[in-house]
Amino acid sequence: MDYQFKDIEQKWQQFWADNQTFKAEDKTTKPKYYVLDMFPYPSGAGLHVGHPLGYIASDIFARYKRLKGFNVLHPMGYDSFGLPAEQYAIQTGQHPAVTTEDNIATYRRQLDQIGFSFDWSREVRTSSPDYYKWTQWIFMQLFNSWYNKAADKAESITKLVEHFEKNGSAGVNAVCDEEILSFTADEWKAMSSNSQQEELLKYRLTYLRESTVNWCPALGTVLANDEVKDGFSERGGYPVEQKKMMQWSMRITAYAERLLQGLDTIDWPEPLKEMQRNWIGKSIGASVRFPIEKPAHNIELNAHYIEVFTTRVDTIFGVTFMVLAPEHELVAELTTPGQKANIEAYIAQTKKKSELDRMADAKTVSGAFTGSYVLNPLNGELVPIYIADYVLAGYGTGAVMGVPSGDQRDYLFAKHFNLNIVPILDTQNITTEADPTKEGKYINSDFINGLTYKEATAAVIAKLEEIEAGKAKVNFRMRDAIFGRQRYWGEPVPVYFKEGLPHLISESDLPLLLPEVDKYLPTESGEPPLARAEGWKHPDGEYELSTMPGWAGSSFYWYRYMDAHNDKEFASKEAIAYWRDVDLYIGGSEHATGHLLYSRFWNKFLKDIDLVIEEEPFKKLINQGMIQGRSNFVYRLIDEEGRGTNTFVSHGLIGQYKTSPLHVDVNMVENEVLNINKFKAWRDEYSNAEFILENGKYICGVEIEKMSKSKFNVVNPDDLIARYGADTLRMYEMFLGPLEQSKPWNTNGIEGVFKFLRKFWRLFHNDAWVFTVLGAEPTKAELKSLHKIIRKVEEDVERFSFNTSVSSFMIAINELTDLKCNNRRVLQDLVITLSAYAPHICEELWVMLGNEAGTLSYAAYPKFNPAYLVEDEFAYPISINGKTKMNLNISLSLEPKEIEEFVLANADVKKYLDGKQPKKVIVVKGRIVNMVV
RNA sequence: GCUCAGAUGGUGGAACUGGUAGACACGCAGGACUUAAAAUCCUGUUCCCGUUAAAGGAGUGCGGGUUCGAUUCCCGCUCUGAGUACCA
Repeated sequence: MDYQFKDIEQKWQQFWADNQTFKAEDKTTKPKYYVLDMFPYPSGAGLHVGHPLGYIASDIFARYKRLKGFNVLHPMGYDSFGLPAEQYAIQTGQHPAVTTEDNIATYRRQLDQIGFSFDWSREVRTSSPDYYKWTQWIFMQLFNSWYNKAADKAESITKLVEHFEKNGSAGVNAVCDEEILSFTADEWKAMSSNSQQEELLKYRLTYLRESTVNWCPALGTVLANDEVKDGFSERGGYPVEQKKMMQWSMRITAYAERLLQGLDTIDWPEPLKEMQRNWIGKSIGASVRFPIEKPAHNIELNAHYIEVFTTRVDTIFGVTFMVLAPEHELVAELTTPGQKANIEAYIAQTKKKSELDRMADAKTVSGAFTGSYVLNPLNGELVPIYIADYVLAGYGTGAVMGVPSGDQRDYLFAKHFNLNIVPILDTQNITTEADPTKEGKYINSDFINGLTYKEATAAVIAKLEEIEAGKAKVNFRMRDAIFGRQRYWGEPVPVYFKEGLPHLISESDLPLLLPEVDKYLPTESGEPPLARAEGWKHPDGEYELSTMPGWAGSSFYWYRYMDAHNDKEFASKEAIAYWRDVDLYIGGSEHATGHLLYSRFWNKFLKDIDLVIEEEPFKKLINQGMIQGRSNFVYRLIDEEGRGTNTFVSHGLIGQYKTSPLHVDVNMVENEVLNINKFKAWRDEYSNAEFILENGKYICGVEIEKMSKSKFNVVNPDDLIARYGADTLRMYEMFLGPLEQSKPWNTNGIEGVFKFLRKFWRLFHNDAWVFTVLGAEPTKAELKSLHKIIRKVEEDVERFSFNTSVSSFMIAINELTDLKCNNRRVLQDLVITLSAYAPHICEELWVMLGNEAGTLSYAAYPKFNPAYLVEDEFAYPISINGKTKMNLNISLSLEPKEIEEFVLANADVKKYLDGKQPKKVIVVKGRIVNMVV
């Protein structure tokens, strides 16, 4: 029979499901291999051809590893909490759980069609209570932990309490809030229980912190940064303001150094590691205290100094002003009566701007003088204090020292406010802009005059430490992560409040179920949707009303797959001891500073409290490239009055007419040729369209854009599978190019892959489509083709070069077709080799070859034998001055000297040399002969 | 601005450690089979000059360098894509 991909694929997909072919074993002597895909958010739009790219690659890898004798864990699930389902619920009233369920069903159907070897018995959904029970449980562990810097790990909060009871706060070296109390053991014991809890909250790894959020009063809701455009809500266009709120936060900064160091131990793409490094943003510098000059308004101040962080402490003698963030806590105190109006106006103006606007508007200089001064701690000079919104409250200390000679931003600021600009290096040229150079010797700089950068930095820090005005300091850009959203469709936080203090619910009450609400909107008073839940109340207090952010559920899910149905633990000790970590993780780079960072953080925490074994969760990571859309256009002719007509001009001719481009559905275009009948049928208005053709065809224009419905460039895998089958789709997606490269989707070449699979099928059949395979001894040529591909696939898969394997398969099949190969031994090995890429057709042929159904997935990958590839001759390229002129067959047993003689004796070579003797002859054995004349 | 990745025929791409540039496939052109189409098969296809063929020349974004030899290594630039930013 001809290649009936539809029947074959359905049959085997059913077989795999019925027989649980890909169920991973938890107890086996085989070595383990864990291949993980980033689980998808099940969106309403379903899958387009870009989504499965990474899944196909990981599936090929997983299947390959099974053939190589590994016990492979290759699971799939859904990151099913998220905003779109909630948005949809707000609009339609449909419960997000229902929407999510529907979407998952669509995803599952689409995934099944592609023939993935997932172990579905381990499926997880982050929105299912038996899953988020463990998300909540891990939150509780974080709440019950603090970071001990001395041990450089997280420890139980009870250990901290023990320390307080014995020694008070002395000797505690923790990552914690800034305003912690100092107390003795007796003072601690004398504290009320509530005061103790209040103090402990400053140490916990998840804690409450006042954070600013984008608050939209009209919508009564908090918005994400990308939902705000120019200070107005994207939805509705209402004004948005910055509002302070108590929010749950995660003390990820405790792990900053370990997150940075860990990057050197994992096999991830360098650009991705670089992104995380930048995000963590370690900078080494110094903190310096500038004493406040007695203020002009003569009020007794609480603060006596302003602390700044700088990476260029060597420039301290160039300081001519100081700038505070408008939100800095000392601003009010420092403002003199004369400057009060100015400062308040400036603060009001800043408040209106979102953080994004403040960053975007980098060009204009703005600020206001407080009227107060600090003293330079090293030379006692008076330094005026300004506020300006280019200084961010959230970074460093929220205050910077202004060195206009060395920093361009400070330079502009100084020019604008007419402040001094003092050069500090003899090489500095500061006539038109700042010069941040570190070369040269210091000038105007007191005791560091004449020193170099390195010497000066060390000298200044030593002096500052001596006079207790500063010290060397490491600063991180990364901030603690906010862990709360004022939304409905997320994990409830397992916390209730009593007398204003948070308490964990009892572990036996987990999961804390997401309650039902009448509407998915905030309440009239601006409380989150959970406030609408009737009767949702803890016996001892009020539940937390915010839910966890999107990244909560995805920060440990790879452990849940190890033991997905365990209701005692998130995964058993044994399961974790066996599977340990993810060997290969495939997904998009868009998660670089979100999911991938938070996951590493939680993993390190779980290791600290001895729940997991590995410091890093994902040993190797591959980013698949984005599949872009490829839009097609028709060109509508514009008449003299500038109105659109119903005539369309082919792309090659648009230079001769006045036209306007129009997106056209890519599914009616093949190889840029428009299917005119489909176009006419597309919409009524085009039913009597006319066309100006070239060579009898209408050629469409092409542009690369994001894949989206509105651009009519979405290609659905279902359509392609219906037309060519899953095996063709799988191979074609790989054939498209290197996995890690972003590329536009283009269906044009898919025929070639389809033809290839048919040709492969034909190898096993005679002209009448009767299965015909002979058991004879394979020929040398057949074995050579076979072993070439065995080696090639092995090499390619190990380095994730799937596109080149597909080419090589084509070459192998072309060769074997030419050899009229129908040898059982050769073809059977070929089936195993190809099965990772095109599993359905291979399963079918495997059974036809007389093997037991379903055993192919666990067959042994053929052993490569180099003996079959040994050549005794090689067609040496003979080149003169690096240009190849001809090829000569020469025995590979000849040594370079003999080759040279043989080549020089050749009549054709003599002709090229034209009687001259080459100056030099380079012979590389098995590669090339080059003559220099 | 900074960081990273990339640029090869009409198209997607190959060339793994410096050694025959353009594998494989699409498209296109021509042909066979066919009443016709589909399917299949064959031939050609980097460009220029020339043309029955041959022979020549140029050629991997641009300019330079190292080398017997560079798509590959080095220096400078242009463009494209991604990430990121008043980070002190």
